Amino acid sequence: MASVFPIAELRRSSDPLAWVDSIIKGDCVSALEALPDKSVDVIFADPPYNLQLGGALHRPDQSVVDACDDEWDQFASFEAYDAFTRAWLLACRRVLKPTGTIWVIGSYHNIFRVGATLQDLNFWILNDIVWRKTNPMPNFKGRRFQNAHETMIWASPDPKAKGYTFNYDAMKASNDDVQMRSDWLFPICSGGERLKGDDGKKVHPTQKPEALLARILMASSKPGDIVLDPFFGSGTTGAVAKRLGRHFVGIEREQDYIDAASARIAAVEPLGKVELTVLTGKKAEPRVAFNVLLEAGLVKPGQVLTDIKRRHSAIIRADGTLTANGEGGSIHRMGAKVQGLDACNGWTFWHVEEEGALKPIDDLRSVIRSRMGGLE
Amino acid sequence: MASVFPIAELRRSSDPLAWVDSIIKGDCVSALEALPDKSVDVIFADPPYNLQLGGALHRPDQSVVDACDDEWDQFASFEAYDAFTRAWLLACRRVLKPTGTIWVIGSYHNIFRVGATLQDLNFWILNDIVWRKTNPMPNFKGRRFQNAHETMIWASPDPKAKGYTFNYDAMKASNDDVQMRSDWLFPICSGGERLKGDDGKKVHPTQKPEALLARILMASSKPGDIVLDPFFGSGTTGAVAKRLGRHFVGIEREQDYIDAASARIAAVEPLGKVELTVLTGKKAEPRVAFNVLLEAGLVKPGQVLTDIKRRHSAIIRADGTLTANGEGGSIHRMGAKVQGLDACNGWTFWHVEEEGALKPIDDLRSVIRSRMGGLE
DNA sequence: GCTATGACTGAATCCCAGA
DNA sequence: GTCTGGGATTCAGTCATAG
Repeated sequence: MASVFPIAELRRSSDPLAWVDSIIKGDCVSALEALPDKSVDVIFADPPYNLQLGGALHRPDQSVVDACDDEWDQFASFEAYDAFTRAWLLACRRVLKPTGTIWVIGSYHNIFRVGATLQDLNFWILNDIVWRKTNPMPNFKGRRFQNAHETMIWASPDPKAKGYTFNYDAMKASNDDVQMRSDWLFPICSGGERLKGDDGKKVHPTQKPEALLARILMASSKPGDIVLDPFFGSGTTGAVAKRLGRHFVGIEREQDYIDAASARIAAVEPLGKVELTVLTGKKAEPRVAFNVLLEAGLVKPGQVLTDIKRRHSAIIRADGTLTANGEGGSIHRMGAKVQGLDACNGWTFWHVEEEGALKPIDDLRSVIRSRMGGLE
Repeated sequence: MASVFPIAELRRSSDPLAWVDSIIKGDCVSALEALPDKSVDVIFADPPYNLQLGGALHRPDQSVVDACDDEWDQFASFEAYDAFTRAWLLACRRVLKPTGTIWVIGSYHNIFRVGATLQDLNFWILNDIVWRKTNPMPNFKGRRFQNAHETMIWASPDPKAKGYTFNYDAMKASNDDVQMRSDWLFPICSGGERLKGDDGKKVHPTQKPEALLARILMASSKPGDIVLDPFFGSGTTGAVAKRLGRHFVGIEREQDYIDAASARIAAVEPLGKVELTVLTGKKAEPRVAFNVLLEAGLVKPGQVLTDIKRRHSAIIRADGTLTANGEGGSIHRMGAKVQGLDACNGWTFWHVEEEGALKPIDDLRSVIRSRMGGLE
């Protein structure tokens, strides 16, 4: 079972990390205020949508649609909703690390207000992501397009924030080697995944699919990160975080939801270390400078480098720089210079000849890296 | 040629309908104020996005992206942008018939502010529609998801407005007899459709595809309706309206855009009654990436994949990549790697064991495709 | 005439470690 | 905090030219 703390009890706790992997019971903003500054890596928030339903909705067969008409989804006005949004986003900003990011999901009823408030609070939007539903509810009256998607906003806490996690290479590799787009296709949460009470009724009206959270956490967090969900509900965020080797903390007011989420998370088995390893690209590889190749004897002073078409050439100097046309500089500077460009990746531009074939000097780096055997 | 009126000349005109099928030259709000109350049926607005771009962006080949850095897209602050948005939306509301509707297109840079302002002004949002681009620009630095869509908001001028046009049956009939969804797939405007100047350069930085406007007008207007575009630009709205037998009125400040739009519209031949059927978007082969199998639970992290002869094996990781012999990569890269080849089709190479028999993971894709019901 | 290759392009808020 | 410089990074499509 995940630990559950009323806010007051959490405040009294002597353990400064008591809240990790637990559910805090209470009001969202008050609970956030009990957490330390800059302590969480990722926030996923599924706030009330402020659905403005004008009475019951009937299907063509006159059955009534089980709409989300819970008390917590009712706001007196846009102003009240904006004030609420501002308050919880401000509280989230404080607990978010400078390198962290926040996700908020919503529909057209509320997402525009959330997005504008994020911008007003100086969050920096990285993407808006569209969750396309494979099986959305039809529009029964035939007066609108079928509302077949929801929108998520992914943002960093500051326009200048740079170090946020985005597992670009893993996303691309798992997507048939093309970069992941901003439109995602998933089924809604139904069937065995949907939590049901003893009465067979759904426990929570807006339970999100685990696949959606899995993509979010795989994209924007690392194993061991702390993931906060200020509107925990049925605990999808916690269940997925635990399975993926992330820590979680949830905030929820309703005891029924807390009970369901707590039991759900307890049943989750975390994946192992091998399965959780995230694919990284060149950026994560240890740096190998050009002079290391020289010192290892993989290239030699006086040797000629050319581009793949043999249109440009340069000579290696003993100090690890190149020279061409009477000028000298690093492999990158000289690659740029001979092409008349501002910048150039010398590792992929310059080639050496081996057995009649040209191969990029970048290949020589991997020789060095394998010799290092993971050491630096 | 479409008639072109400076605002002052329009005001002096004795013909109360002089503005129909014409372009009004001048500031958006001033021009709107020269039009009669409740006189247009549909508004399509493509306002400045307020992109807030930093320095130049280079492609990996070092070429520079031709950014939209025009003066008309620059705003001093969100407050300035909001004031601008409020002003033109208020002016639009006055000229819109009570049975009319408005469409506004934008990206995450501005659409949240537009949507919130629409709600503040008591417009009633009917749908938000996602334009999924078949061929969006990539994210060159690998720091975000590829920004592959734009968002449109469709709204009526009042929560109680009831008589708006929505050609539900035509939309459904043109969509394989299922309801038209809120996510639409179209290519960006390029090739022969893109207006070019004598210098071969694009006339307008943000010309929208005619197919998008055709879908909008076929869905939400009737032949003979008047369609207003307060940010006329290259005149896509006018060209499509004329072709579809609707009247148009455009507002534009820049003479270059007016000249191009005017000539463009003059060349349009209206369709006959019979041809006025709804145009459908692009239907593509559903592309199912490996992560979709994972997210759907058809394969699991930790599961072992082998080739058909069980000579090679690899383990599935949670990020949708494979690992073997301490290395990782996509199903294709790892298929190639274990065989010592340059390339490999991972879909046919890797197999899962089911009831003692091996079956290629490609077979699992058909399960997904049937679940997706033709969605891509 | 047909195919292959390469150049070019699109509403883009696009790096980061170390000095 | 700023500045320097190593070096990492792209998809779908059109069009012109070469073979």
